[in-house]
Amino acid sequence: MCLSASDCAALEQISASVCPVERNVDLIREGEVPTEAIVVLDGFACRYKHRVSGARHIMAYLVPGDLCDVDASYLGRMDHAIGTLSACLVARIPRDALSELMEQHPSIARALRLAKLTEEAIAREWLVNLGTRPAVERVAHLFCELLTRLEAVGRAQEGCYTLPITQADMAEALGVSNVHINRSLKVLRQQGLVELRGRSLKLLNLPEVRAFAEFNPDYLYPSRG
Amino acid sequence: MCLSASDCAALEQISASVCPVERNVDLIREGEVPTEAIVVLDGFACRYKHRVSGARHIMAYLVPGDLCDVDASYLGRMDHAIGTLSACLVARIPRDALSELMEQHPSIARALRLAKLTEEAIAREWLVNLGTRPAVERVAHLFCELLTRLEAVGRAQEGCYTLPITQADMAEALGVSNVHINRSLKVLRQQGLVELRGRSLKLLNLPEVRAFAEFNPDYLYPSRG
DNA sequence: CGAAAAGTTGAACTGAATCAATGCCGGTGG
DNA sequence: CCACCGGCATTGATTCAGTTCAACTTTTCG
Repeated sequence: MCLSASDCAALEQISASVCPVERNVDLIREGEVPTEAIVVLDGFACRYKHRVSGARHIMAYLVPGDLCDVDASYLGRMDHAIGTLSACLVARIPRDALSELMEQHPSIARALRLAKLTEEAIAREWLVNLGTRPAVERVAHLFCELLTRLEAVGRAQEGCYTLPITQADMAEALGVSNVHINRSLKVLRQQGLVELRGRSLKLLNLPEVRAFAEFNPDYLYPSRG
Repeated sequence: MCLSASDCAALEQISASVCPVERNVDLIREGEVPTEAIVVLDGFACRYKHRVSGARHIMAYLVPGDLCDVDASYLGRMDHAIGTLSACLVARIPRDALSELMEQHPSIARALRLAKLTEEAIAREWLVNLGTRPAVERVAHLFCELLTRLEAVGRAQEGCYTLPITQADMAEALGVSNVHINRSLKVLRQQGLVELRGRSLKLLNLPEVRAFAEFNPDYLYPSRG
């Protein structure tokens, strides 16, 4: 995340293989040794793990502009998988090409390091979300975060964006049952905080939603002093 | 984490200021701009955030050998605080000295990058823990993780180690009430899985405890192919 | 058009929170 | 040396948020 439009363009240019991927397809499986970095250009993907029971937990959403596994060079086997949640447009960048790109474009190198810090900040915020907030607030917080992240890549305006995932996908990220996600959404609608029909989401009163979720976007901008 | 004894020695040598710190003292506050990296040499510290309600959530434990905020150079304000959970021995390393060290000791530079990847892997595992496991299993999983991490720095043998934190501190990391932590510990004791008296913890039957918590230590070794 | 997937709702159940009391030290000062 | 105090651990009783199961509706898509 946090790549400017021009950076994205440079990335798109270099990555030979830009390909569409169906929904619910693994981009990297658990246990594999990644040889390429992956950029999500369109659609939503996620990092996830399976419990032995078969239950899946989503540890991160990857939205357009997100690049993952820049550190592939240091990585051994993946301790988790990456898979699509919707139809996606995905670019794969061989490690060599990526290293070269980072040398030639210091701004990209810096952006990637910042993106990594942002991803860590998001993970920490998700821990707080799971650890301390009731379900309704968790959902609201997620919606606020995604709004900010999608705005940064021009995919949201005026509180509106496309959320191309199912309620079950949200449930697996927020640690509640899909049934309860459904009920939480109902509450958010009834409180007049959000409008969600099909895949299009609108936050009706951003300050109010943010206050409700106790959302502060600062963690999404680690570079700001 | 993941620093060898010799690396630690090199680090201790370079860091001019090694100082003891009391329990419940902030090493870095939220909103500050860090100018030094911090190494925990003894005791437990943590990364945490406060909700406006005053509730604290712990997002990571820092145990002996853990170094944090290596990326201080890219960081603006901290989005969270770091504080001690027990009396600690702490070293502070100015950024300049750290950069120099990393240039002179490539093995340390590599170790630090790996340590960072490990910290991310731990955060992901904690997300799974909070998102999918009931309280008793969360506690067991945490105990397994700490055992592995402490063994790596010679602070645990045969399933035994010192856990210098309160039940409330565990509660704040695991997203359950302190009362329920207490009851979960009781269950673990009754099942003959752990022995916990005062601050000394023993995992009685490691394979069994690991199976119970569905703990797989692989995520703590990102370097292993 | 029909089937499958996703969303919605109700009812019963349960893990965990909360509140409140009590017990257990370890330290400190008279 | 003992009494007291404060922080931590333990336990019971009650309440509640969230799960589970199951039915049913709506949407999506071949």
